[in-house]
Amino acid sequence: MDTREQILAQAEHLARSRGYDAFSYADLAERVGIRKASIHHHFAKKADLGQELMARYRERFLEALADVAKRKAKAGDRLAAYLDLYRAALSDGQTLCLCVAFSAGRDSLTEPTLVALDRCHRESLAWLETTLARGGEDGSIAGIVDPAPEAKAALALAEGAQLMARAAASLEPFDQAVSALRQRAG
Amino acid sequence: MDTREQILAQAEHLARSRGYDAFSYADLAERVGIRKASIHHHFAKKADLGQELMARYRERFLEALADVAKRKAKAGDRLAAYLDLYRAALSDGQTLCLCVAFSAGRDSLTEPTLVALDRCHRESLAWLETTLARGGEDGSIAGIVDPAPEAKAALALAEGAQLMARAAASLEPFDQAVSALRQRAG
DNA sequence: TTGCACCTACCTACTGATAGAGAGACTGAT
DNA sequence: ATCAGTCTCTCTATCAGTAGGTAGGTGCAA
Repeated sequence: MDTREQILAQAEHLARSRGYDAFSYADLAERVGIRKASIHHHFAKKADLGQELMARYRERFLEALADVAKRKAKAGDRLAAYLDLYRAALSDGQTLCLCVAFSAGRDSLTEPTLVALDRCHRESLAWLETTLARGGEDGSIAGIVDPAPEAKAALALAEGAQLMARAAASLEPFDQAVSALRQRAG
Repeated sequence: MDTREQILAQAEHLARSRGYDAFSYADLAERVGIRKASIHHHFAKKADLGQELMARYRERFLEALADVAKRKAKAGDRLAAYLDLYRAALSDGQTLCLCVAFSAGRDSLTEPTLVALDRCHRESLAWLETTLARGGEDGSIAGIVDPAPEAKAALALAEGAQLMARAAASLEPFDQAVSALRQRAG
């Protein structure tokens, strides 16, 4: 992994565990094992780093969703896998997904970063809506009436469950919060 | 309102709009109209301020829940009022509830603050669980099977919906995300 | 020999925090 | 009534540390 990738990886970890405002180029430099000024060589401003962080997170997330759709045929299984993505992002209650971390600190972000965050949310919602609609049709997800608001509810549930788990520094609150939705997926 | 109250009020607004890490004693001093050192007279360390912020937020929140129970007899109406509390805390997408803001930045908080945050979560869950159980019994809330995990789901939904609304700086995502739960309350 | 990656050294602005003093209001003793 | 003592609140001035960011140079590979 080259330096740039190392910087991004460490920055993502710091942003997801501490928040965007609570990590510095000094923290980052120490973890990567280079000097502060060298971080600036790759990302002139912290805003540039934040923007790229969000952009590549979004890409990876979309790939993960596409992968779920490829691996799982039934909509119910896809929904369960979606929840597992958010569960895995928690790292046992130590990190949030970047969308959650960035949403909370949105005042510190620049416009392009906010746009990428918004796109990520919209795309996640679109995937969910399709999945829920299909699950309602084929019966693999129980109780789907109107997929659009239910997709929003499912995303809010996943993000909120992450937040509760992060507050408690434990996976348990997440599992309990999403259990009812999981059961609807069989 | 005396100075101490003004400090707390402004600090709460800053913490809920920007996050705990993203406001300084200088910001606070400017808004209250006194000097930085005067803030330190009332709250020696920022951690003391954070702790009191959480403690009084928790008290006010519990009072609001008690008030809902007093004003509304039906469990379904109580659940609707609960969601309205989270909706109002959003201030049109400009602020989060303090629990959400502090959960996201928990690494910067001291132990007493985290304890108060945890208590707030537990008490909110207990209230919800009682309400959902009653709503299941009297039929004023539809589809209640097991109140405990459903209370956790409802809290996660409310907090996650706030986060989505904050990310979009708009109330709309909140209303859409909680609409299904609202409908279950009649 | 140009360009990339990284360095040392440094800058300004700001962070939370402290020391010490002055103003005003309350206290009890005279 | 008045005075000294004390308490509270706020101030100025300052601290060491850190924030993000910049200037300019070194070494190396194409």
